[in-house]
Amino acid sequence: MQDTKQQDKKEDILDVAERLFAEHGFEAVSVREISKAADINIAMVSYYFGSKEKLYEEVVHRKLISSESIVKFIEHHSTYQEKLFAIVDLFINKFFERRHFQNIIFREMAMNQRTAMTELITTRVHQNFSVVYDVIEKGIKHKEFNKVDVELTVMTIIGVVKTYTTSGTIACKVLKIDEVENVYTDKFKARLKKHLRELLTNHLGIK
Amino acid sequence: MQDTKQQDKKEDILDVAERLFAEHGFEAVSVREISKAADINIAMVSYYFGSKEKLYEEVVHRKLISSESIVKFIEHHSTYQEKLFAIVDLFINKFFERRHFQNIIFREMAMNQRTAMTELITTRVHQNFSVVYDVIEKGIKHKEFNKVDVELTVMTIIGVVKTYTTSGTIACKVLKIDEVENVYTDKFKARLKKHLRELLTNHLGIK
DNA sequence: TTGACAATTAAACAAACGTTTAATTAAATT
DNA sequence: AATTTAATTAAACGTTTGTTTAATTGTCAA
Repeated sequence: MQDTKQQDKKEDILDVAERLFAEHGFEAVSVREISKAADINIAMVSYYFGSKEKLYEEVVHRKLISSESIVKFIEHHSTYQEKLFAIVDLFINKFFERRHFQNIIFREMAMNQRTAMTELITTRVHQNFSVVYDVIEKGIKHKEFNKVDVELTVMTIIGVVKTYTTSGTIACKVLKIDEVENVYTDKFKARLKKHLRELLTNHLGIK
Repeated sequence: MQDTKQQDKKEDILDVAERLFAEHGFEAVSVREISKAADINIAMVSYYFGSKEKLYEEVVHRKLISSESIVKFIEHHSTYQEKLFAIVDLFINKFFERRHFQNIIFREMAMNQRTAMTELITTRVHQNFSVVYDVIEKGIKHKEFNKVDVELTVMTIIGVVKTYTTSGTIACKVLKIDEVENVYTDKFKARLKKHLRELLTNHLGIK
């Protein structure tokens, strides 16, 4: 019982820290802010995680692990078109659901510094890229898709979803939505999925 | 003479600050770092700009102003397809040339806070969006383009270019390039342009 | 050459930072 | 119930932060 309670408290801190780091960046958020938002004493951050840096690492690691289910997710589908659409849907769902986290990931990748963490992140993101890459490439080989620039097509898919989810305020203005949080409702999720399906259908020449 | 020399020095500081802010974020960069990189005394930042905050504002403002040439740039072209392709080329050129700056802009938009500056930035970016939006919408009305989700198509264009230019390290891995700076050579600029032209040609049903 | 003003400097400033300490409370174990 | 261990706290730690000060150097007109 006490074990789960402590676990919950750690998770609370991680959730709060993730949101704050995503919204303002690592350096912009102070340990005092985190402890205040999580309603804990400031010393508890060091007590639980060792340091602010290690807290950040744990924020990144805990959700980076679970990104390997993509391959399993698509192996049930027979055609490459189905596989591709399944991945697109999965990506959109994940990005909508974990947009705070994705914000951290892409901000980290936008930095021009080679740390152990950026190395890990780029490797992991590249793995996700590769899954999509393989599907499109094989689809082309099996004459299911037209010949395209595969690398940039993958980047297009990620780019749209990423831009949509991480730039909420601009998405708001463009889509004429009044409230920022409404950008992430099912209605717009469906719209984004529809758009990407049509885009890929046209681009890859799917009948 | 002394006037231009001082102007040059101010520009130097702005250039250095822009690069550092883009690479690490506003809060992560100290005034001491900037002054060291620009080879000036630390007090000169306050002397020239008043404060770190105001320096940041000037970094943003000086390049945000010149984003209104898009409309003029495309009015010479007759067809909407030509207009659209011209914009795409312009966007790619601008993003490649000022990728540090664009990094700042999109990082600012990823934040969940309504300041005077984010307001200004989103307004300006939205204006750029609107230009592209109008071209596509009118192209559809004149039966030059197929019917598409215009807002998300615009977001797609920006999204690809943005993802490519602001995530240099991942672009590197995906495109199998060894050196990060090679991502921004003319060769890959041409490749990106070609990809976007084909993508839009297919999506908008251009013959 | 002198005087006035701008540019530049090193040093000091208070405030905020991440982290640690030592004391206290709560929980678990014996 | 007594004792050991874990959780939590307020206060203090030494650094680093952005900014200011007061002194010095450089520049140009009179």
